[in-house]
Amino acid sequence: MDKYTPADIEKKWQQVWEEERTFEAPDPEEPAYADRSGKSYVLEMLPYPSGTLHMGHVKNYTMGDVIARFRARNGSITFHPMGYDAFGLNTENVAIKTGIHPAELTKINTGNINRQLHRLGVSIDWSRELATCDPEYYRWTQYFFLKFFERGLAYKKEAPVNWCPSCQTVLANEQVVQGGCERCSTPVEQTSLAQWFFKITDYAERLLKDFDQLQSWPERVITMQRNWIGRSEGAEVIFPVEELDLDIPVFTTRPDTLFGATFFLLAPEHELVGRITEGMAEADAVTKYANEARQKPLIDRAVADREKTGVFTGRYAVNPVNGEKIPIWVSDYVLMEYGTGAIMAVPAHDQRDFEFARKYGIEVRVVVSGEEVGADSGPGLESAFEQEGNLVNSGRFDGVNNREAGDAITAWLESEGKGKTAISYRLRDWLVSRQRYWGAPIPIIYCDKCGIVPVPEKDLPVLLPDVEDYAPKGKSPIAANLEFVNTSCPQCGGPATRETDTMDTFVDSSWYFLRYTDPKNDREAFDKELAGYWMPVDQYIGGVEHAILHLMYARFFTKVLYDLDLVDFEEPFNNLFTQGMIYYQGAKMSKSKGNVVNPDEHVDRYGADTLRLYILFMGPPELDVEWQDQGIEGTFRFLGRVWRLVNEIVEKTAPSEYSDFAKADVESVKLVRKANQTIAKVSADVSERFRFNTAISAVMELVNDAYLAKDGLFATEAGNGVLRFVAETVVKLLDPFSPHICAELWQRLGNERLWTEPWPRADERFLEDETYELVVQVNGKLRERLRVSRSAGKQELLAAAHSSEKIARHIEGKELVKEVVVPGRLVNLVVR
RNA sequence: GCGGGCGUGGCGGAAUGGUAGACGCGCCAGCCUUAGGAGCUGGUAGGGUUCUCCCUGUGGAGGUUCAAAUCCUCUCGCCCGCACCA
Repeated sequence: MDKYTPADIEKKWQQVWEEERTFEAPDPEEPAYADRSGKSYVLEMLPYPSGTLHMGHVKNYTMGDVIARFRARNGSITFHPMGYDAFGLNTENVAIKTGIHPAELTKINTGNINRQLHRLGVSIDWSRELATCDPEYYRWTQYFFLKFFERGLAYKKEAPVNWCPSCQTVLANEQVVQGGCERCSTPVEQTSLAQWFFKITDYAERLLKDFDQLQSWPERVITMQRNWIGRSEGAEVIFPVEELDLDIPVFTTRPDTLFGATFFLLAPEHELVGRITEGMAEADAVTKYANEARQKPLIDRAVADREKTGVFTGRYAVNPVNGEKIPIWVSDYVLMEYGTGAIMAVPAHDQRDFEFARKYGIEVRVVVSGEEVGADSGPGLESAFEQEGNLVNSGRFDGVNNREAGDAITAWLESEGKGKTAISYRLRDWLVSRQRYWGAPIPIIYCDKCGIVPVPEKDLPVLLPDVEDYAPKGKSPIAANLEFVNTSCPQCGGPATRETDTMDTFVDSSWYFLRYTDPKNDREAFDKELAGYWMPVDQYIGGVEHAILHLMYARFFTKVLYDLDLVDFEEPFNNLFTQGMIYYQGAKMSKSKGNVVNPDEHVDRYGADTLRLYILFMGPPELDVEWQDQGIEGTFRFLGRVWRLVNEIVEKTAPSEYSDFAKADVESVKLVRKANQTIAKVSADVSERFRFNTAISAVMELVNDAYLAKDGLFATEAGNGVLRFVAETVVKLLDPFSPHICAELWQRLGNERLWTEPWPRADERFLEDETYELVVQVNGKLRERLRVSRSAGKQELLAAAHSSEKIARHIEGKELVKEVVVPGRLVNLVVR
């Protein structure tokens, strides 16, 4: 018997797959295309090509591959494409450091990843490979930008934005993590700039509502998105400013507490701050405070337990419910980006307002009473009372439960024209412009006469020009390329300049899954029918770190395309699986910590089949797990065991027609039963639960049993047939996990192409033994195990239990209170 | 602070109301041997033991149930997300 040499075997079969184009999905002309009911779109999040793949990628793509191969073997027309999220800052930063052009770097890196994925034997349809930095791709990214612009969903506005001083670019809200840049953790600064936004807030309601359409998404991802969108119901209430012809609306979720408003707050950035303080003695102090607040880094400002500060404007607002004058202050705990940038402050019932009022000696007036909190307890209150109760100090609403009072007060305000019900979202519009080089240029032209003019569709793509120096400088490096910048206006023909910002790379990855369905199309982004055939994605797999960013943007994009009648579905990903991370030596793998486990080294040493198998055997795929160097050895040993077992069977038995296992000897039937049970277990674990680790352990059990039984079975004709059957079963079941060794062993067993073989089905007759081990308990404690017939009824089981000597010992001299019988499992005798 | 998740042998984990610790790693023992970084077989939660059983055991404390790792309440620890969102 030859030794198991993964390197040779894996190369051999990868070549076969490539030559035979085994994994290419059918085109419409092909007969296989017709059966749409069986299509399955399996997709893993596309890699960002920075260097080479790491273990997390290996896990991701192996999982996807197992699902894709499993579904293909189960009759699905499987669609399993791959591409590269190839624009982006990482590449650009490396380019700046090394002097190699980003395009060149991208080519090297995507080449590496392509090679690695081939080496891992992932069943990808390579004919659909794409890179988002390819002009034939980003041309359509730009096209969508124009479509968004036409609909008013892409707009430019001067706004406070997050600026990363290290990356020298603005960031979307979603890319600010704990006050720092998502990429480099540098504290983000607040600045005001004219930037391009996508109006994702218009879709807030649909993004929430359409969670219903999803088949299977992790609950926590939905929760994270729901929290991010942050829908709040409440009221918008108009507060007139005394002595000025000025109304300022506020948003509140607590209209029930309106009578308790004792002051009024504006965000420092609020546009009316200037007008309100104009000519007032307090003007200078307010301006100074507002300027300081504006310049504070986000990370300093967004800390909840910071002491509240503020400054009085000298003006008063009029509370519309009782005509009371309340002082207007400016404070930086009021955020311009949320609600209206102004709030009514109710210190008795809001902890933040409470702290502010106590610090500045403002009245605290109770309007919701509860235990120990009465109408007059405001001055003595130690913290805000935020629970339920009945209204007090609230005019004609006194005595009403505060939950009902909110609606009543809002209705009353509405009838008076002083307010209305309102819904507010935490979600902000998506800032998509970036002042960096390596991205898709925003297809916009500025003309002195015509203003903002979109580039005509026929002029797409707007090619990213070459520049000498793409180091960040606060504006896009392509602004230095005058040949690019200077152009003529498509409308009037006069001199004009191009937009020089590029698009956030999350725009690129918001529609790539559609391009796969029609990757070569040069007339449109994709054919609607082709997209409708393959989409939505049946199983999407990726890291949970994209729970909000990519997954929300892609959902938004799909909804806009639906409204543009470019697709006929509203959700791109029916089922989502988020995988856990792989740790090593107790920490996340990272280059800086020097604890990176390199996939290539392990493929060199053990082969792709072993690496794939181990990575799935480590634990449930959704959990974080720790890489163990010795663990992979065990998996390699197991494949070696499979190799020797199957080869020995090939050598010692002939392919036989023997199939009447029911008539075989006892040992043979036992193994046949085990094999069928394994088929059932693996099928269920892979298809229903994605529990690859338990599926693999089931095959290990079968192999262990086969080792124990084989020497006996080689001696009989029935045994020979059984061993052949077991060998074929093991190879078939292991195929999605370790496809190369299985393809090879399948061939050695005298067959041809394993991947066209249907997935095995368990034979019902062999799933259950005729006898089983009955557990007998006394008072819930295990006391005896008895071999009983599967057909035994409750009475027989009880009789068997009672006839046991051990049981007799335990119930002797005691009163039998209850007998619980669960056929197929146990008997529990309760005694006193 | 709010929301979510997780706590099981020396380790990764299995068991989702019914035999706790499948499978694998590690360790121990035996066999085999053209002596290997091999292979095969057995053992391996803790304690006691007449070697067959007994007791204890799934972070901790209570509860529901004939029966709880699993369901409920409280509590401790760790991890993740959000964090002045009115």
